Amino acid sequence: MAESDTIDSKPLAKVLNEHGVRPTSQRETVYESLLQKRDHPTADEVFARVREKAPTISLATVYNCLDVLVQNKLVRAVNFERAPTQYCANLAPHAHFHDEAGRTLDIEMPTGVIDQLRDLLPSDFDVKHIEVNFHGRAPHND
Amino acid sequence: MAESDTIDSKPLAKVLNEHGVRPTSQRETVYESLLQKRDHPTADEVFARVREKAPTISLATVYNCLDVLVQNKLVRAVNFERAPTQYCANLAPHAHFHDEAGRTLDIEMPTGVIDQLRDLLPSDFDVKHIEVNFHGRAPHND
DNA sequence: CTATATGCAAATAGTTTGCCTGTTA
DNA sequence: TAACAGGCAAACTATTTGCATATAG
Repeated sequence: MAESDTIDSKPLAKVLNEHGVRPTSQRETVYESLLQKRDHPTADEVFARVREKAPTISLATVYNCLDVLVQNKLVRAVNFERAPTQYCANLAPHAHFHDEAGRTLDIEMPTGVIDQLRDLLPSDFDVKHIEVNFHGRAPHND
Repeated sequence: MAESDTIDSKPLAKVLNEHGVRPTSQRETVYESLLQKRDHPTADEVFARVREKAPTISLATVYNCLDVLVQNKLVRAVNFERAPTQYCANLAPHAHFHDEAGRTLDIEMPTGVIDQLRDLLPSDFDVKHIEVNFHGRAPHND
C-alpha cells in the first residue's frame, strides 16, 4: 500500500465523511489527537490533549466524539479490568497487551490466528468483533 | 477426574482455605451462588441472589468477597464494553461470547489456541492472563 | 485476644443526559 | 433553515472507602 493511500494522508474531514461521520472541528481534533500519538488514551486524557487545539471543547463532547468514531469504526474502544475505557486509532486487527505498569501495547495478530479463534464458535454464531487482551509484565524499553 | 475430586464436592470452607481465603459465611455464600448457577452475574445480581441466604449482607461486602475470590483465582472477572463487571466461577481456560441480547456464554478454548496466542508476544513478555471476548449474535435456543 | 472482615453510609470515578445555543449541509 | 452537534451542569451507575462493630483463628 502506497503512502498516499494511508488514512493519514487524506484531509481529516474527508475521512470522517467517508465513514458517515459529519465532520465538525471537535471531531476532527479528537480524531487527529488519536492519529498523531498512536497510543491508548482514556477520554480524560483525550480531553486534556485536545484542550490546547480546542480550548472550548467539553468533556461530554469528547465522549460524544469518541463514541461516534467508535460507532463508525474509525476508532476502537479497549476495556481492561478496573480501568477506564481507552481508545485506539489503529484499525489493523490486533490484540492489546496491558502492562502491570499501566502501559497498553498493540500486538499484531495475523489473520490465521483470528480465523482460528472464530473457528472456536459454531458456524451459526454471527461474530461481529473479537477482542484479545493480554495482561502481564512487559520488558522495559526506556 | 473423579467426581469426588471436583471443587463442588468439597466443603466450600475447605476450598476457600486451600486458596488462601479465610472462609467467612459471606464469602461462602457469594462463592456458592456463582458455583450453583454457572452463569455470569454482575455484582448487583450476586447481591440480589445472596440476600435470600444472607439477608444482612451488604453490597460493599459482595464487592469485597468477589474481589478476594478473583484475587485468589477462584473466580474470573469479565469485562465488556459499556457493561458492569461480570463474574464467572468456571476455572477452565475459556473465552466469552457476549451476545447482543446481553447473554454471556463460555466458549471452550483448547490449549493449542492459547499457546498460539501467547506466541504472538516476544518471549521476554511475562503473560499473566489472556482474555478472549467475542461479540456478536448467538442463535436463540429457548 | 488480635487480626481481619462486615455493614453502613458517604465519597468517588467514569460516563450519560437534558436543555438551550451554535454549526453544518 | 432544518437537522444535527456542542457546551454546561446535573444525573446516574458502578465501585471504593472510612469507620465502628462483629467474627475467625
